Amino acid sequence: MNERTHLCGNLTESMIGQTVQLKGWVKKRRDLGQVIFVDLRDRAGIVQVVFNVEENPEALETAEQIRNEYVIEVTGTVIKREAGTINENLATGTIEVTADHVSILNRSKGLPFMIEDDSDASEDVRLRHRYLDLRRPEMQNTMKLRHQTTKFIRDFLDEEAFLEIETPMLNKSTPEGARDYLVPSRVHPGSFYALPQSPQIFKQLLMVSGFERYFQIVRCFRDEDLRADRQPEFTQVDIETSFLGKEDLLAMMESMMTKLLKKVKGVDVEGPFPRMSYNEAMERYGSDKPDTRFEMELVELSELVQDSGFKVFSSTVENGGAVKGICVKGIADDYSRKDLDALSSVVEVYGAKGLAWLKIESETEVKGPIAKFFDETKQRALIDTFAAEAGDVLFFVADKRSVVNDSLGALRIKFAKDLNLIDYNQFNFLWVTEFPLLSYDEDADRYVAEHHPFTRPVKEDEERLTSEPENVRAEAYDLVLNGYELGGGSQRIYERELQEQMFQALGFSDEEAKEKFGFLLDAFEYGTPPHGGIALGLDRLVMILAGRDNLRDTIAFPKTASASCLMTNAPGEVDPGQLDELQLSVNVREDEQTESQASEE
RNA sequence: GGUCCCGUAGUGUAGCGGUCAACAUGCCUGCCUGUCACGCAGGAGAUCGCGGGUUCGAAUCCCGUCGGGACCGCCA
Repeated sequence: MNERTHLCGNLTESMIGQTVQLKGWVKKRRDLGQVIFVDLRDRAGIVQVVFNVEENPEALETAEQIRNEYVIEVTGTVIKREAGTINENLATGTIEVTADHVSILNRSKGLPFMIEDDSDASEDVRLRHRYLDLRRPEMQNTMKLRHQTTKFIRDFLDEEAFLEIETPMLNKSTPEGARDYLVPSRVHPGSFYALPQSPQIFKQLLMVSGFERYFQIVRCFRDEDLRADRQPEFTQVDIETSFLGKEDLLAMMESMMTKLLKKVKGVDVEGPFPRMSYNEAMERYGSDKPDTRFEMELVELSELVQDSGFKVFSSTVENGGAVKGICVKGIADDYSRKDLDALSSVVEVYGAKGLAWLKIESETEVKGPIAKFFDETKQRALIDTFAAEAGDVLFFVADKRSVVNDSLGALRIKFAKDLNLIDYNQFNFLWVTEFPLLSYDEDADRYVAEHHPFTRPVKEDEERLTSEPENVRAEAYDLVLNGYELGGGSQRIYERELQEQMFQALGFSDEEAKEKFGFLLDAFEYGTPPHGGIALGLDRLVMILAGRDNLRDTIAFPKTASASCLMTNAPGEVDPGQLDELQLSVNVREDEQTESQASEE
């Protein structure tokens, strides 16, 4: 018998008495001399294999050579464990397999870290040996969750009559948006392809082609600096539809997410998802992707404090800035004056000049360094405005409105984490709408698209496209989940004239627009249907579903914060012959040269 | 581009100016018939990321550099 008959993790009491053959990795060997226990692991789980001198001395002899992560093949009998030897921590803990025969299929060197869920190896060690890291059940489960998620999405969209259509990875670089990853062309020396930041234009052209419902689970590339939730290459669930209004599209996405949550997490999420305008999100939560799993909203105080005796506040309001605050419940006794002052570093990151605070003493009285600037009426007004109670602490930032919102939004999240206010079993979806279409870019000295240049302006704002571009709202929507931007989409421009106006608003000359997007403008002249879509970040979705706070854990082979791969050492220098073939020469700036590069010359 | 944190046996940490760099775990050897974080005894294993400086003396202090991480800018 040479075929594997069962998976370790699938063995149950109903198989007691059966002869089975297992193949897998040795998680752990416990050698007691005349009896050896081996925890055998395969993709389904772990079962204990027993080698006993009385049962089979030959197998015991082989088992003595076994070490961690050896790959072995065991033939044996499933038996019930005796009372007192049951392991409740193991799914198969009521049974075990007595080995009749064992062979070592392959050996393993000593490992850089233990293959177990509570591995204490640092992340760079794990990434260096990612193939081992991925052996850990935790990682296997995450990959499984990722598979289940993509499978569910494919099935759902298939049922809704979507077609998955692939689009090119080798594209033309277009202006706007993130920096492109470039690929040099050998056939066209000096010319470059760009890897897609998203299949945006292609999916719109597929609408022109009449597919009506397209999706793709597709890799996208952006050459920008990374974050815990940002990788240089990431996967989007890219969706585009024709003739489907915004409301129908959002409802369809809600249905997809609700059913997904039920399917992979067994969680019931109520629909329809709440909606919030971009402005409201910024004002109430200080973020365009608010985490609504906890309260602690920002409170507008500009009016209340403008005639207070506190110059910092009143002059900020006079100069067109804003004063807002948050109320943190019940921390007055746990935070010393020093602790509270130290929190200013949290807001300073966002450009705030300081963080003021007041402790609530009673229903009518506040205490703190700036309390003296507020008379009794003002103190009471402050307490009322926040609905504060004794023991709470109020925090204030006075600055430019965007700085106030950003910094208090960050402080809000810090407190939620520090004070454990977040219910991690909750999945709070939220649509953020009415984004500005354009924003002014000081560096470029022109308007840039907030979403992308193909986003439709809100109908009633269209006329303002030339007169007051910054006040045009976009027909765009972001799907937010637990404080992460899961994805975003919009209704698109499908008329040549409007698209041309948009390019003008972005400061493109007619020639530029034709040169860069002529094919799209041309396509719009051949009966382009009204269309719109959305793109969801699959990695982030899986990250949230898996309860992680870092995208790397949801990607089999991720990159580090500096966009390199610690396992393959990508990116790397290439053979001079390759460069020569591409007719390229490298010209690394002196100050950018690493020591190794310098010493090789 | 900027700010901050980290870098010491395979792994995770301690040591923060003065013998032979410590502890846990893993590894190796031996013993052990019911372990499951097995136990017991013994052993091997570290140019303290790299370079320079300060000092009688540096893992420790300073500067630089490389690598990892978090955040701001950037990026939807």
